[in-house]
Formats: sequence, structure tokens, C-alpha cells
Amino acid sequence: MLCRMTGLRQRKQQRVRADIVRAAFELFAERGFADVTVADIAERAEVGRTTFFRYFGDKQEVAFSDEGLVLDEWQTRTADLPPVTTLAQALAQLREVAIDMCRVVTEDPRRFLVHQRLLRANPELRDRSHRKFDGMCARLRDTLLARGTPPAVAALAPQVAFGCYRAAVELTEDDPAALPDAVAAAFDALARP
Amino acid sequence: MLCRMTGLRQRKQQRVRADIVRAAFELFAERGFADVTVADIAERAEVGRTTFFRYFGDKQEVAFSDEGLVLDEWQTRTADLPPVTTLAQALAQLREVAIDMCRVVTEDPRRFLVHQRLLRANPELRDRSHRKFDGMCARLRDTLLARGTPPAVAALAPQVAFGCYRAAVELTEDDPAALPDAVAAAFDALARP
DNA sequence: GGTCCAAGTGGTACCGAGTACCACATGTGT
DNA sequence: ACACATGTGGTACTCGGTACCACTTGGACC
Repeated sequence: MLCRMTGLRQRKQQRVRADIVRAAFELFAERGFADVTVADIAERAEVGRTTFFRYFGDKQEVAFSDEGLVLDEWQTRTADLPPVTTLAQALAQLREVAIDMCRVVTEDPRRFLVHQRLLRANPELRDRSHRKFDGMCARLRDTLLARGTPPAVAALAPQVAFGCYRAAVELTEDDPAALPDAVAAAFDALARP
Repeated sequence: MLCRMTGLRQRKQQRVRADIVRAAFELFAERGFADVTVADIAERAEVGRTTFFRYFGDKQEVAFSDEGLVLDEWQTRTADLPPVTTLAQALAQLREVAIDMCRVVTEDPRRFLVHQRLLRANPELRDRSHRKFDGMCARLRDTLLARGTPPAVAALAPQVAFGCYRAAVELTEDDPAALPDAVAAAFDALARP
């Protein structure tokens, strides 16, 4: 009962997961998101339809397969920041975190662009993206609260920070390399009105 | 071929629509959103399931039946604002619009609370809410752009404004009357960091 | 009034997402 | 080698949503 990470089972699972993700993105690239069924993905990945749903809660989730990594980064980068009490301080902190996160997200520019294209074309995926941001927002607010930040600041800072991020994504459209600077500019514009 | 608004047909349609909304909210109050099927709603409203989908694009939409009015208000209140060029100016304008919109939205506090409760309990409805905000954000950005506002400001101001609104909603939780002041406070906190 | 057309209605049949259940196979510890 | 746990994929189901259908009804015109 050692449950080692290196077991054959674990490796097989990772392979199946990777196969599903690869198959899905191939099909999305070919026919878009809406015109691909879960059965299609499962078939190309050579697994049962049932198995797909064992790895991904729903069809949207496979398009956010990197989400886990991003969330982990977010978690670690926000967990041990020094306490702040004013909105200006909070935004100054989040500015740096947001810039770093941009670099993480755009590490693979091709992947980032595919993802953005999918988001632009599919409202259901935008929904999912918003849901993700919502979760990150809520967690960040709780982190701030736990560090003694006043409730008004703890609620406002994350929402504003994500507003800056979203605006920067809108502005840079198809140029991931420009994203960090755009985010920085958004925070700066806000800090000196 | 006069197509008058007062025709029997129009009145019947309005009645059917109202019946569906009433039936839906009754059932949502009884069993929540997820445990109510469209067939249930149609049955209680005494219409066919097909008819439901003729009035509402999907199950979520019936929970946002007021959306149209709010969007119209939003449209008229943002359409003819004087042009601005700086972020501070844009946010100052949006502060007033947002406060007014709060009053519109909370005009019927009971309804507002029911709606908020549904949103809190159902991720799918939060998705829908975000989608609505997204649309308003995009339209506002386009309006600002059309009025000659610089792109960076036009993209950032709406996102930040909605961030203030969302933070205010979070903070006031179950007290609609406090919403306008909370929104004002959020904008003020941002204007003087 | 009667007639005709447009528009609304509801039924049937269908598709795809997602779930529950079950027999089967495969990795793993002993 | 054995037994158990775990993953697999198939079947059957529910529900959201769409397409198409025949049927009814309101409204315009005579």
C-alpha cells in the first residue's frame, strides 16, 4: 500500500489524460468547440466516453486543462505576501503578482493564443473562464481578510486587479508578449489618476 | 396589417410570458434552480415545453427575465454622456451611472434578494450573470471608443467600474438599501488611494 | 358575418451533455 | 500465484435544447 507516484497505473493515467487533452485540442482546432462532441474526443483519444468524464467533469474543463497549474502558481504567489491595510498597498502588491502571472500564462504563447481564440468564439468557455476568475477572486479576498486587511479593501482590490488583467487582455488581443506591460500600465493608470 | 401593441395576440403573449416567469420563480423558491426541470416549469405554467423555449432561449434566461429592462436603462444612461479622455474622468462619470443603476436594480428589494440568493447557490446562474456584465462592459467600451476616449481608458474603465459594483454587492450581501452607498464608497476609494 | 393568411402553439422525434450502474480487466501488495 | 483495489468501457437513463410537424387562433380585408 505504498501508493508511489511512479507506479505503472499513475503513468497510464497521465497518458490517458494527455491523450484526451491532445485529441480535444486537435478537434477544437479542426472544427471549433461547439461542433466537437465528447464522443468525438473520446473516440480520437481511444478511450470510452465514460472515461472522458472520469478525467474531466465536463466538456469545458478539458479546454482548461492547464488551470490547475495556474491556480497553484496563483495560490503560492498570493499566500505569503506581507499584510496590507490600504487599497493602494493592496493594488501595488497585486500589480507585481499579476505581472508574474501573465508571464506564467503566456509561457507557451501558441497555447495561450489558441486558448484566447477559443474563449473569443465560445460564450460557454468565457463563462468557464469567468467562473475561474471568480474563484481566484474569492480566494484572494479570503487571504487578504485572513491577513487583517479591512473587508472593503479585501473585496475591492481583487475585483479591480482582475479588471486590470481583463482590460489588458482585451487591449493586447493577439500579442501575448505585450500582456505583462499592458497589465502594468493598467495598474499604473489606476494608481495615478 | 397595423400590428398594434394592444392586440389580443400581444396581450396573450405577455400573459404566457408572465405565467412562465411566475411558475419558474415559484418552483425555484420551492426546490432551487437545479432541481427544477423545464418540463416542470412548462407544466405549472400550463404551456408546452416547446413554448417555454420560444419565450426563453434557455433555462437560465427565465431567471434573468428583468434583464431587458436593466439593459435598456444602462443603454440610455451611458449613451449620451459627455466625452472624456482620462481614466479619472471616465470613472467619475461611471460612478454616477453605477449608483443610479443600483437604485434601478434594487427598486424591488425582495426580488433583488431572491435573485442574489439564486446567484449565490447556482454557478450556472453566476455564469449567466457574468456573461451579462461582459456584454455591458463591451458595449460601454465601444460607446467610449466612439466618443473618442483613448482605447486604454475605454477598455479599463468599464472593467474597473464593474469591479467596484461586484465588490459592493459582495460587501452588502443581504442589504440592497446599502448598495448605492457601497458602490459610491468603492469608486471613492479608488479615486483617492 | 365569412375567408384567408400570418403567427403562435404543442406534440414528436431527435441530438448531445452528463450520471448511475455494472461486468470486466489490469496493476499492486502479500 | 493469489486477492484486492482501482480503473475501464458499455448500457441505459435524465434533461437541456433544436427541428419539424400539423393544428389552432387572432387579425385584416371583403
